Amino acid sequence: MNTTSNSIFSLDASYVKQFQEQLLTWYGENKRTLPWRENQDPYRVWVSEIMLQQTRVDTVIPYFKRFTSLFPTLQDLAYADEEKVLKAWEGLGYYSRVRNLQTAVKEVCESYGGKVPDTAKEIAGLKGVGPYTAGAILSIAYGIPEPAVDGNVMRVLSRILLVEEDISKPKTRILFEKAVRELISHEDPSSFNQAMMELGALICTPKSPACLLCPMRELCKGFEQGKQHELPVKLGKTKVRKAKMAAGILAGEDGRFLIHKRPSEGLLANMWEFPNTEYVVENKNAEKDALKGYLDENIGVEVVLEEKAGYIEHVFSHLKWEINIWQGKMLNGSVELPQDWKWVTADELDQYPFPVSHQKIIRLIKEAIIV
DNA sequence: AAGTCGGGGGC
DNA sequence: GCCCCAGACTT
Repeated sequence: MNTTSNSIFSLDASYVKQFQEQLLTWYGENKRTLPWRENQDPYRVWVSEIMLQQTRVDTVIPYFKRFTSLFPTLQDLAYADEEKVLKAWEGLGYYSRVRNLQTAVKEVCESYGGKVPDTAKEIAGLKGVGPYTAGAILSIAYGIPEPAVDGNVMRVLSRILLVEEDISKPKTRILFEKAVRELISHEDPSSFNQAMMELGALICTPKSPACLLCPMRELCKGFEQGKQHELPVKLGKTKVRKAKMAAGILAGEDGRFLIHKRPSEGLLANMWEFPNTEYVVENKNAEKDALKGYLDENIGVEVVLEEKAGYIEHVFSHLKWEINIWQGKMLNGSVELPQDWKWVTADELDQYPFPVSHQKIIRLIKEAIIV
């Protein structure tokens, strides 16, 4: 114990030195080859960190390659059409991430001459860049010793340092940032932060940590006390609300389909969808009446819903959609559509960004269940 | 501090 | 089914 230190973790210099050596040696020998590790281009590092928020590495890899191929530089993304940007993000989820990213790279073009800023204050002020992402970019792209505390780091450090605070509480992240400031290598902050996450992904995994393969085993207080399986402590469950939805595959006289662009805020902002509405079960016609009423209110047309074309379930983090899909026709086929409504052919559907829930409806159409 | 915001993979 | 994932934003 270093009683003279004001360290809340009582980490003496010898422990810190061993920690860094064990971790960085292991990382040097075991790090994965990943597309965003090809160079230190701050823009590419930034894109990767946004994509990786709440998203697995294996999921991100193909998206990262395609996205950086479509938008190779920060300027390319800044001046791109938002619809094409959303299309490149289609299926990845949390779509506000990429809308915020585009807002932020525009800000970098206008206020920072197109160069990603390298100070904590400036970079943390960018849209969509929180404490984790700021630290990740500063350390990985610029070699600045800032903590980058994500879920991996909290899991790894909760075990190694035996921290039993609830990691679902925002203030607990601050605690781990203090720990990282004591532990981080000032010679190679980039490798240190990436190594912590790599260890969490490959060895110190959530359910069955591979402690016998772990380079940090002799330094791990959790392993020492046999508590690695009880950590990290994470409380607070989220309940999922169920919503009954009615959606329409509505064909005009020319065989085109009616689609709608969602509003610019909230769930699936600016994504396209088939006309749909939530309904409450009041009687046997409730859902058809709700969908008809929705279309009448929004585009002022009457529709005939002919037959049920399918049922889709789709689960979000906090919401579950139970969607009945109806096939129907417009009674007056040539009305003037409001903004954000369009008639498109089956082939043209591919040009618009749809959430996965509505891609399932496209699949119904293309499998010719609907003809 | 608690809700909102996607989607997929592993068990 | 449940949990987790290189989290941030809003209220």
